[in-house]
Amino acid sequence: MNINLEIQNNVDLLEFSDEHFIIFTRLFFFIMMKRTKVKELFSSPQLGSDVLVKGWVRTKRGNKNIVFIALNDGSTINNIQVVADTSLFDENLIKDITTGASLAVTGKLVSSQGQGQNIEINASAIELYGKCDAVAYPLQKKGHSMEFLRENAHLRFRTNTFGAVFRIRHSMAFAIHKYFNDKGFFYLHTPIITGSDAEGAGEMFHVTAMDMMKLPYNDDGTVDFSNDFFGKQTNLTVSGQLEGELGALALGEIYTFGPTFRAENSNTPRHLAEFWMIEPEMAFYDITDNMDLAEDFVKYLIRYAFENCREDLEFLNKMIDNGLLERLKFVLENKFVRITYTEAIDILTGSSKEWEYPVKWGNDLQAEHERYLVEVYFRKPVIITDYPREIKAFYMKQNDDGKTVKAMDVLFPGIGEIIGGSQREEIYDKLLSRIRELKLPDKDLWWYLETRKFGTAPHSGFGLGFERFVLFITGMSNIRDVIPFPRTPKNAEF
RNA sequence: UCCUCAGUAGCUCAGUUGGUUAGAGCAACGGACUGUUAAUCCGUGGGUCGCCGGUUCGAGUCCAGCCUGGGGAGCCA
Repeated sequence: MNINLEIQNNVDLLEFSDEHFIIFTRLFFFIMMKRTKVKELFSSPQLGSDVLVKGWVRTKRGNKNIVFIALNDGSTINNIQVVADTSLFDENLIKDITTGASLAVTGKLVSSQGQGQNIEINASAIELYGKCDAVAYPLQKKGHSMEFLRENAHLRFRTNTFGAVFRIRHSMAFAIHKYFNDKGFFYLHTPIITGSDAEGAGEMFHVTAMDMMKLPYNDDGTVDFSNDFFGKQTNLTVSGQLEGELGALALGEIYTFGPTFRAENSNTPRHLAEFWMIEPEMAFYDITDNMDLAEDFVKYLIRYAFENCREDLEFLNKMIDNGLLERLKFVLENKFVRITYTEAIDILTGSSKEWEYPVKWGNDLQAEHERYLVEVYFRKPVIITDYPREIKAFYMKQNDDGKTVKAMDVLFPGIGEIIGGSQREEIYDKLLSRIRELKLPDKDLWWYLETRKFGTAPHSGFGLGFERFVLFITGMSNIRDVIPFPRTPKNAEF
């Protein structure tokens, strides 16, 4: 208030013209005002007050006398409409306000005269931060294909769809930490560079500091890693599970949430070479506790999205996938079906459907089988347990029947396997014999085996592919569109 | 990696049994319009037909190879 009076006095003293006063006032606003985020404008609008907003132009419409600018600052999917009386602004400034340009706008927040929005800003000052050449700028004020936007991944954040997707992605990451923290789990950082190649979860990327043009070789023709950075062959992790188990068998309940790398030549809308995975691991949990946790966890995340990402979800439901909200609600409200692998085989052999891959006890379930169970037979998420030991990993707890293991796969409509987990084999002799049976290098797994030697305990865990979950929660159909910069075979752009 | 479809203007696509100067909508640009909602109306410019060979008098169109992308499958999260 004092400042205002002083300024008024100065103006009187210097006999500023009206024009000077207007310029001065504009400068004053830019210097003194605090920026308001668009999200806040909509959530608690102070009608009649002067506000300062900053953002990027989505569209500009209008005529000689008045222009309407839809401004978005990323805080929400909603744009704030800026109304500018052209007589108040330089003609070149108005001309430079094009789709993609970055602006700071001050003006009065008022209720809108037009249809389509409740509030708008009557601009009194506009500062252009960054022009955007309309000819060169790839994004237009029209729909673009996902393929085109993927090639422009550096700019696609500026679209409604990708804004919504990445806001939701953030919320889900945050909710995951919140869920586990509230339950007393500890976030454990398992290594990204690993010296163990026994994880058996797929092809690995090698990590080396050696000069690839001058590799040292052993007499037998293999590469000599003894002088490499770690003194041995190292890779990027394909899973944090084994290390996670070590943490769980002391801290009780832990989870990992980190990047995971698979050098598989997988070219599908569900695979990435670099993705993020959540792997909880719990001491004293049996397979049933494990299933209960997985179901509760997923439902918590859906509920969190409904409560915190409503507008983005509604946008995606309208523009990307009309069945999204209904499907999320359906998964939230229905108990997941729990059947054993053997029961699943009985259902599949009992159906009259013709299978491309034969259904036979002992064979792994194919995509067509899983889809039938989830999308046709039960029409809800299905958890399948007790798979034949031959088709599952060495660390899974062996059942007394000698044929099956306490594995669990959670199958979702449209996505397929979203969670894979198991109760872990905690009996030293059984684990070791299985490792030897599969001819895995038990020498490299000495640390894993020691947890079974010293105070072993029943425990369980599972892995959730973060991007697969984001796929499910956003209704997007290609996994490359739910991670900012996808890494896939033949693509590491940006 | 396998099967399959596609690649033509900035974007989305059309382009006939191989034929003369390759089209449309949108976008952009110029103009009109006193409150627009992917504004509207009139006009203008814009092309290495993915790349490299081959067949042919003649190839966007046919053939071979390669590259890139979509969908499906496998592997998996």
